[in-house]
Amino acid sequence: MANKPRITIKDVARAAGCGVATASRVLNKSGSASSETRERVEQAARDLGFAFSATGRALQSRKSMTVGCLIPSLANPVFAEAVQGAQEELRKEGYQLLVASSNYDGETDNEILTTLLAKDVDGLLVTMVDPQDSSALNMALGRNVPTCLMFHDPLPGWPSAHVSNAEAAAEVARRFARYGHRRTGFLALRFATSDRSRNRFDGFRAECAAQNLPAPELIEITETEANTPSILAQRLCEHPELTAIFASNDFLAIAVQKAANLMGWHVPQDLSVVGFDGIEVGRLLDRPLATIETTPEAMGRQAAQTLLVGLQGGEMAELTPLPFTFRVGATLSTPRTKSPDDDRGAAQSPSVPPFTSNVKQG
Amino acid sequence: MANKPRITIKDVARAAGCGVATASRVLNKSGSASSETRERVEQAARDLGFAFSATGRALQSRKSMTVGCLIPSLANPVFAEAVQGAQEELRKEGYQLLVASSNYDGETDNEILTTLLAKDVDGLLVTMVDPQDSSALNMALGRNVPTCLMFHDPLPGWPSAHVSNAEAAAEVARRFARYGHRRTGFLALRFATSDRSRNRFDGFRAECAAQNLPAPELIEITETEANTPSILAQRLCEHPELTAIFASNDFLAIAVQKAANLMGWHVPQDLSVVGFDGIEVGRLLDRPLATIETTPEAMGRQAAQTLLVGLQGGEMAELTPLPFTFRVGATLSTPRTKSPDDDRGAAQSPSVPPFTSNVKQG
DNA sequence: ACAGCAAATGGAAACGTTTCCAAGCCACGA
DNA sequence: TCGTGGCTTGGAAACGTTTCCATTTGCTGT
Repeated sequence: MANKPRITIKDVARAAGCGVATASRVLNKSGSASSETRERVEQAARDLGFAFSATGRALQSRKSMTVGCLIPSLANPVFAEAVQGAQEELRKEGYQLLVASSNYDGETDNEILTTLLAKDVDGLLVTMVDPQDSSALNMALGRNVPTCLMFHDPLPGWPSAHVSNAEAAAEVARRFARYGHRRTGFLALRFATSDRSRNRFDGFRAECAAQNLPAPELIEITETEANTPSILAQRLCEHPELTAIFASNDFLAIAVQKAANLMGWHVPQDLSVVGFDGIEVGRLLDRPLATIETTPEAMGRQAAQTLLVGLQGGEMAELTPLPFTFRVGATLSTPRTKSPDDDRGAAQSPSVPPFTSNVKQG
Repeated sequence: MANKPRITIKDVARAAGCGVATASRVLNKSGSASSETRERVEQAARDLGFAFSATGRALQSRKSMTVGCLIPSLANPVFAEAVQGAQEELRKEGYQLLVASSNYDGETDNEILTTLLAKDVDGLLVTMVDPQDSSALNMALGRNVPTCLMFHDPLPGWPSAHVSNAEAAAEVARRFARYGHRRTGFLALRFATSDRSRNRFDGFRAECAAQNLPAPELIEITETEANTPSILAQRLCEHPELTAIFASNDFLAIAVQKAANLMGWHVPQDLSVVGFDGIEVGRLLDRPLATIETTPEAMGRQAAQTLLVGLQGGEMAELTPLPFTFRVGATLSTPRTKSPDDDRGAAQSPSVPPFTSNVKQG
C-alpha cells in the first residue's frame, strides 16, 4: 500500500559498490569501465529492476524527448490519422507525443500550448484555430521550440504539412464548370474557426471567377444544422437556384446528401455534391461521394519528419504541399436541365479523368 | 539562433530582489509574503516572461501530472474517440495525456509501457494485445502506478472501462435465433491480438448453444482478406450453409456486405450481417448496418474518471460494464427459405424492439 | 519595557540524472 | 628509477523546483 520509493541510480551504485558516475557510465554505455565493474553494475540494475527516470534526465539534459501535439479533436478521423502517422514517425526516433485537443476553441488552443511549453516539450505539432497571431505560438518561437503546423496553408515563420486548400478548391470549381454548373454554393461549418475552410472558399471563389461562373453562394451553418438534416434542408431550400454544392468537408457533404434525400431531391441529378478530405466512409456510401482525397496520415508523417530535422538542430524548410486527388464518386453530374428526359443520362460523366496534383512530396 | 537560456525562478528572484523561496511562494500563492514583495515578484515574472518548468516541478514533487495512454491505433475511430473522451476528462484536472499506439503488436505494447513508465507518468490508460501477462503492466502494479484498462473485459487486478463483450455477443445470438437463423458464422480479424474478439466469440457461442443453435463457424481472416472484398468473398464461399454472420467489428461487417454484393448475394435476404462497435459510418450506408452500438467516448471518460480517483489516492473500484444498444439497421432479416416468393417480405423484421442493456453506468 | 508570537524572508537540501574534473593505478619506455 | 600517458574511478556541480527550518522583524498585551 505504502508507495515504494523509486529505485534510483544511487541504489544501483550502492548495490554494485561503485559511484553513481560509474553506474551512469555503464548503464549508458558511455565512458569506460572495467569489465568486472560493468558486470556488477548490470547485475545490480537487473536485480533491483532499475529504470532511468526520464524526468531526472530531462532536467539535466534539457531534452524531454517529448513532442507536444495540438489538434482540434481526435473524434475527427482526419486529425486522428494525422496524429497516428506523426506518432509512428516520432517513436522511431525515441520521441513521445503529448496530445491535447481544443474542440475548435481558440482560447483553449492557447491554454494548451502554454501547458505544453511548460512541460518542456522539445517540439510542437500544431493545428489550431488561429495560428496567425497566437501569443502562445509566438512564445514557442521565442523559446526556440521547433514547431511544424499541420493542415494549415503555409504561414510566414512556420513550416506546415498541408494540402493546398486553394488549389484543391480550384479543382472543384473547374470540375463544376466542366459539367456545366453555373450557380454553385460553398457550405461551411465553423467558418470562423478554420482558416482551412476559409482558404478553400477563397480558392473556390477565385477559380469560379476564372471560369466565368457567378460568384459562389457562401452557406455557413451551425453545429445543430449539420447534425439535423431537416434543418440543413431548410437552409438549402433558401438557395433553390444552386445546382452544385462544394462542402468544406466530407461529413458536411454527407449531411447534404441526407438533406437532399429528405427534400426528395436526387443527388446528383438535382444537386451535385463534392466534399473535402476523402475519408474512407465516403467511399462506402451507396452513392460514393465525390471529394478531394487527401492523406492525413502522410501529412502527420511529413510534419513529424520535418520536426525531426528541427529537433536535430537543422533548419526546417518550408514544405511543398502534399498531392491530392479528385475522387470521382457518384455525386457529381451535369445539372438537371429543363427537359425531364435526361434525368438518367445526365448522371453519366463526360470522360473526365481523375485528377491528381503532380506536386512532389517534400 | 543561439538557444536562449531558460528563464528560471532564480532569474525572477534576482530581478525582484528576493530569494527563490519567496519567489516560489508568491508565484504559487502558497505561504505568505508582504504585498510589496508580492508585487515585485509578479512584476518581475511578467517582465521576464517567466513560466514554471514542469520538469523541475515533477522532479521535486514526484508528480508529473501526466497520464500515459496506450492503444492499438488512432486510425480506428473507436480508439480515437475513447482517447478524445479521456483527454477531455483528464485535462479538467490538469493532467496531460502521453499517447502511443502499438499497431496491434504485443511486443510494442510492452516497449511503449516501459517507456511511459520511465517518463514517470502518474497513471496509465491501456488497451493492449495481452494485458493478462504483460511484464510491463505488472511493473506498473509494482510501481504503484494507478492503471485503468479500456475495452477489455474485467481482469483480476485492474479496473476496466468496458462493454460486456460476452453479453453483447449473446444478444446477437438471441437476435439470430429469433429471426430463425441456425447456421451462423463469427468473423474475426487478428483473433490472436484481441481478447475482446475472443470474448465476443465465446459469448456468441455460448448463447448459440443456449438457444439450441449449432455451434457457430469461426472464420478467421487476414488483413489482406479484409481489405480485398474478392478474397473475402472466396472465404465466405467456403461456408455456403451460413445464413448469418456476426462480424467482430463494424469494418469487417461492412467488408462482408461488399463481398456479398460481389457474389451477387443480397443482404439481408441471402445473408444477414451484424457488426460490433456502432461506428457512425454504419448508419450512413445505403443499407444501415445492424450492430452492437457502444459509446467509446463515454468509455474513455469513464476510464479517466476512475483513474482520477486512483490518482488522488483513492481505491479504484471495479467498473460495471457500460450499456450497449442493439442497432436494428437493415442487414438482419429472416433467412431465405426454399420458396423464392418471400424474397422481399422476409426483409421485414418481426416486431422486435431495439434492445438496450439496462446496466447502470459505474 | 519585555516576553511572546506571527508574519516575512532566505539558505539549503532534496528530487534523479549526467558530466566535468581530479585522482589513483598500472605499465611502458627512457 | 622515474616520468608519461592511458584506463578507471568517484566526488561534486548543475539542471529548476519546492519545502523545511531558522532567522529577522514588528507588534501585542501585560
